[in-house]
Amino acid sequence: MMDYGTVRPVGEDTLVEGVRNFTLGDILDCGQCFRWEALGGGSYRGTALGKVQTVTQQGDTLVFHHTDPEEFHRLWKNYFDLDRDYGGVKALLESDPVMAKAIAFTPGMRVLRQPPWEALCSFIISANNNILRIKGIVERLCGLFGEAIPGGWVFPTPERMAALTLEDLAPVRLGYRARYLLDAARLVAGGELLLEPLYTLPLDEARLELRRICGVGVKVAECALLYGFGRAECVPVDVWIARALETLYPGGMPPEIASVAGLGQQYLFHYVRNCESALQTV
DNA sequence: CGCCAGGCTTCTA
DNA sequence: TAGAAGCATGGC
Repeated sequence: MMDYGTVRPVGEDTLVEGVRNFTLGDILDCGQCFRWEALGGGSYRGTALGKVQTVTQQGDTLVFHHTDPEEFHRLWKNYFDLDRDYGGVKALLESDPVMAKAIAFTPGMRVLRQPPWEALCSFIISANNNILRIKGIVERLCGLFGEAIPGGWVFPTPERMAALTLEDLAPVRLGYRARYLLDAARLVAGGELLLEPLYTLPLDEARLELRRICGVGVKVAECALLYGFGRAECVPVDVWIARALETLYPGGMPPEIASVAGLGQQYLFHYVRNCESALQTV
């Protein structure tokens, strides 16, 4: 079971029809990724996986512009987690009444499968920062140090970043987070911290590995694992989720939903940030 | 101007 | 081990 149907080329584009549990705007504007912008009319342009990509949602159809079906299957299917059956995920989460409300508010939310290194860095940058400024920092980082591609720049590699100094990074305006990024880059580029095993390592070991980086605490490690390594059990607790846990889950989240609690967290995050009454009504 | 932002490290008791 | 201070930057 997957969340898309027919994939077919139309002119230079690829149409993905029969898409379910998918609202492009909610997915790209919910604080999980920082390199997409709305173009209007249901279209978004972003840089990911080595490409500058434009996507448009028209009802249950996605249009991947200037993309052939092979590339959709190779890159974007996985990025948008379209092989996951969110109907099943939501059915499990909805056994909990709080989740049922959050899901009703954004039924098309999904958690992207982003490249690990970029996700890790993005959430190191996110510490005590706001989403608008995170986006600006990431764009400057890519523009200054990422490899140029048609229409933009990719996220810089660990090797490139490991070769930088704090002075080099000054124009990025990272603040005190600059040295955190350099620490991460040097550990990863030097082979002291291996990212690949974090896809499958027992969670507690994966968390400890990431926290070897200066600048990676409990929350950032959880973000990296959820957004960068597809670890759906991981629940990043920022100030919003902390508030939600306090008022909506005084006894903690139900253990029955633990296997997809991180996905539930994404519905909840969007819900409490965008629905006025979310934290007031029970 | 003060407050806050998808927190973290470091210092102190 | 727990709690508070300090931290760069920029929008409101």
